[in-house]
Amino acid sequence: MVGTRRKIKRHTHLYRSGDGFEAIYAIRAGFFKTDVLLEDGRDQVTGFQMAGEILGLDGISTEHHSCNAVALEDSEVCVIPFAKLEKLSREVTALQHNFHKVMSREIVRDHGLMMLLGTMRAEERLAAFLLNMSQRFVARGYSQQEFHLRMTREEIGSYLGLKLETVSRAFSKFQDEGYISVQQKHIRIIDIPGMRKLLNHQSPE
Amino acid sequence: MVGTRRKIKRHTHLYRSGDGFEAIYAIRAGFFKTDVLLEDGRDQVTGFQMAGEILGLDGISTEHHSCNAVALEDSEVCVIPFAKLEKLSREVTALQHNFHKVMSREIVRDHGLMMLLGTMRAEERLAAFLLNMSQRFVARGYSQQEFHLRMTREEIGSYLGLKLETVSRAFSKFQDEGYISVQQKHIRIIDIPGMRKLLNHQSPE
DNA sequence: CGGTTTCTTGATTGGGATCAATAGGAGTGG
DNA sequence: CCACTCCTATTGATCCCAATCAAGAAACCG
Repeated sequence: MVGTRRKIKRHTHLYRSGDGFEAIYAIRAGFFKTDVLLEDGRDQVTGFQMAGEILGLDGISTEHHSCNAVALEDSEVCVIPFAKLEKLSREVTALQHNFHKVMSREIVRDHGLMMLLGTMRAEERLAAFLLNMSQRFVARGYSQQEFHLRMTREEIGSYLGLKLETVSRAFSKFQDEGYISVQQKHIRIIDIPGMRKLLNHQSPE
Repeated sequence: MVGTRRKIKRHTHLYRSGDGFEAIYAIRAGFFKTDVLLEDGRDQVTGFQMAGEILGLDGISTEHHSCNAVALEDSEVCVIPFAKLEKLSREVTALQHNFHKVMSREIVRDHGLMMLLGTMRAEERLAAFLLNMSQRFVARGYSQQEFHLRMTREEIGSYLGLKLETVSRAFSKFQDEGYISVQQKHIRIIDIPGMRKLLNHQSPE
């Protein structure tokens, strides 16, 4: 099920909003963000994707992509022509089922993010973000406590519905309180259980 | 492609978070909301669904539903066993393609909501919500300007990441400014182009 | 290096949350 | 049909968290 490979340099687009849709992409190596743009110039990062994850599912519905996918570091993807995927998944039940799960997982993930954006305060959002990154890194065989963020404070803020200053302050506060140690984009989570507690903290009502 | 029918009374669940997943549901008549619940009691409405729309896609990924679906009025759904859908869509290309589009549309919709939750202020959110409802009603042959909301202010607020008081105030303000007329859940949009402008209004930066 | 982007930190502001009180409907039972 | 209750909605007053404005510092990069 491997299509052709394609290398994407840092800060270049894999696809842009409006581009015709022909394929989805499996990330082989690297790191991406997806974002949507409003007419008035406001934009929002809708996700960060790393090796093993799928990009481009947004394009199926209208045959055109509805967001931009940008590499945050030099990356490589596997191009999976969608027509071919549909054909194969008619023949291979397991592939079909797996593809449906991938799409569904994306929907569930988005619901989680909506929850975050709709109900959490700034520090909870950052804690949830860091724990999520940690979890995804560990699933790829990297350290659970220590990792390098590929995105800027502004991109994190856009993703979490916060301004970059707020993100920066929350980082500093977590460091002061001994939850993490921050050095620019290098993060070390010192107290994972403590961070988890930040999330469940009973909010008013 | 019609499965069995099922009637759902107002304020009862079609499915609950954690329920095993076997089928998706096409709404034949009525109105639903879906919501997710956090351990600490906070919850968020993730969507409102009306006739012709699909419920249950969240369950595919883990074989368990990850949100609750509740009828906001007496409703009727068509139960589509998922195994049967997958089997049929292996045989009927058009069905397969259509199903993929439905899932993708859900992803794109969620991105739009993330945008709303992440970047818009209270009145923009409500304007976007009303225009979206209007658009969906008109697509079903109802009036574009006049409709009955099935959900409470609190449910609207939860969906939009606002408190019910804020929703109520925004309704009042829109009425004062002549954009809409509100009488409880009965809404009449007087100035649709004006409402649209509220969305594109240049925000700072 | 020099220039630019990114990050941090402080001071102030403002939008929506919270607290609170009242009013309006809808549903229920007498 | 009306009285009662409960749920829902409106409106006002105050508060607080994050946005905004502003100034440096640090890191990255050609």
